[in-house]
Amino acid sequence: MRESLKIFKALCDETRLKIVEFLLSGEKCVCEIVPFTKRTQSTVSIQLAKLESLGIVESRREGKSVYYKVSNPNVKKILKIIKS
Amino acid sequence: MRESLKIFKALCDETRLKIVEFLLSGEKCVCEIVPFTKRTQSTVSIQLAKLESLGIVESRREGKSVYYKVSNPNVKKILKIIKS
DNA sequence: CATATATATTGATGAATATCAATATATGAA
DNA sequence: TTCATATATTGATATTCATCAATATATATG
Repeated sequence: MRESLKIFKALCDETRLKIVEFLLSGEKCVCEIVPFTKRTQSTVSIQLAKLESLGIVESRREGKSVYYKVSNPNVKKILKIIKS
Repeated sequence: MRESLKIFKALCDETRLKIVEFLLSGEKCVCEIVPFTKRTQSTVSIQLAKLESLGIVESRREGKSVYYKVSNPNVKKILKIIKS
């Protein structure tokens, strides 16, 4: 799939967009993302996996927790443009 | 719906993304857009209506033809960023 | 090892949607 | 008005997908 289409497919869902915007303020653990999104843990986990498979975020495990952050530089630029 | 979500929902489909990218090179008539997308005329017409309702493109009629162009300045910027 | 906590996966379900063929509408020409 | 062309709408269908509850897996601790 094209890079551009990947980005738009990643951000076209409200839950995923909310997650990515949240992650723009820095790396976050799943246990922080879940209450922020007001979705169940399974839903958030699935959407995080989708974001990762589309190349938008990346994760690392630290003990029992998993941390996610935005890895795609274009996504950061795009969200900044829209806000301004 | 938020402006950002509107843009991503508009561009997350391959047919619509292709249409918008085509329109970046200038205003186009529906009869030009249809063969470019390789979709049926009804499909293209529906996706153009969706793009217009999301505030991405605008149209004008000239005789029997209808012309569409990108009206959202953020969309132009975003697509330019991704290409570079 | 047993237990607790964090995250991922599975299975089911309902809603959204992309597509096409067929039909309707609009406009211009004869 | 009649015909031809351009575009829009409708109805049907298949697929995708977001969500949740339940279960599984991974890690740390006692």
